Amino acid sequence: MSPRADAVRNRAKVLSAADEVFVEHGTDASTDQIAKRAGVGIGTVFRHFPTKELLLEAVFAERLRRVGEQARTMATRQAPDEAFRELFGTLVADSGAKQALAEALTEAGVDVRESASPVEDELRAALGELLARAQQAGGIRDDIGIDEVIALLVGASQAIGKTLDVSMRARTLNVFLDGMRPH
Amino acid sequence: MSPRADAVRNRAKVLSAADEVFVEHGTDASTDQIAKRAGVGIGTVFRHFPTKELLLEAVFAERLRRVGEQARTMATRQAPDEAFRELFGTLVADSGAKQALAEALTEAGVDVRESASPVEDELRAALGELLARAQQAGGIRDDIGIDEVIALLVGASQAIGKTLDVSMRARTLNVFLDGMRPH
DNA sequence: CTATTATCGGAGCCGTGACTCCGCTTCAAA
DNA sequence: TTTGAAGCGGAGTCACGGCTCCGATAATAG
Repeated sequence: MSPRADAVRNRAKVLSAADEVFVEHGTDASTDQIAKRAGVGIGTVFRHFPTKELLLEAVFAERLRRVGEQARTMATRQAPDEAFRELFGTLVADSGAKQALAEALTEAGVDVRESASPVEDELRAALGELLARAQQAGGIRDDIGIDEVIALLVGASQAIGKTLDVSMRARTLNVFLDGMRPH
Repeated sequence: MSPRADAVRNRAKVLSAADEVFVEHGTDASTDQIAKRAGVGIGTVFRHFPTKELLLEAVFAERLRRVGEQARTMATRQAPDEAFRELFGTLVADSGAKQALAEALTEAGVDVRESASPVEDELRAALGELLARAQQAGGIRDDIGIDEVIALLVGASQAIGKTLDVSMRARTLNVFLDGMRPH
């Protein structure tokens, strides 16, 4: 017996509402707000995600999934070096202002421990492949690995997140991109 | 009529206790904890810092003051380029694990608005001078300014903050230092 | 169409944490 | 030393947020 249709719909509504609210008000936003935004009762939120932490995890997982997907897509469409740099820039630009992805990525970076979730594994795999190819093509220095790249993504998002001036963003981003070049 | 001696002493105890507790448990730590750590009653904490936010600001200001001081000291003792790079590395290393300075610096960076506090002005001045000299000596690229440097400090602290492996830290830091080189 | 049962909504419980209040203590001016 | 008042401590107040509970609702099997 498959789950009821409305349950599936509500779960999705809650998930995307949570993402939005967390972006706008930080992860301290109340569950009430999320329920309101999703147009459901609090009870519903807690049935699908029994704990606020589980809800957070779900939101993060979804964000990471999208990044992994984006990495895969870009890899197929551009030269390795290009792809890597553009992905880096895009991620930072997108999540910079929002500062939302940074938190999710931090989790992924920290989870070098035992049990990384499947989504994290997939993300690391996709990013790792992109990185390896860029390195083979000579576009990225050899002494950094995925862990360093994730750390740098977090750092760049944080560095650029609060700045409004576009040209300043570009200059700061360039420091990262140049720093990752060989030699 | 100067303030009572015990009042001055307690204020200092609270301030340093708050710094410690915020480092250990994040800025969400309860005021109770801080009072306990300082060995005073809650009432005392609130007399000296009527609001939690004011206490936070005071802690941040103190941190920034120390960084400014450090910048001044290093400037007098080393070649411009050396001084700048070493300061950058030191700040990141110190506050990296703690992730504490990053928050304070974020404030300083964000406060490009109207009223920056005197401490922030002083910090920006000290850092700015160091940067300008390093640039004149040809050690740092010319297209970045103090704002970029502060953003990069925040980013680097964040990037390195959670990593335990020392050599990984070094590799990540190198990306920042190389990225700031001319050309 | 109806019975069954998963799902929904949201009032309310409970713990936590910022902040207040006031009787007691301690400093320092005279 | 005395004494006025500045400072102290911490029990208590209030608001807020996570989470529970259960009567109402509505989706599906038959």
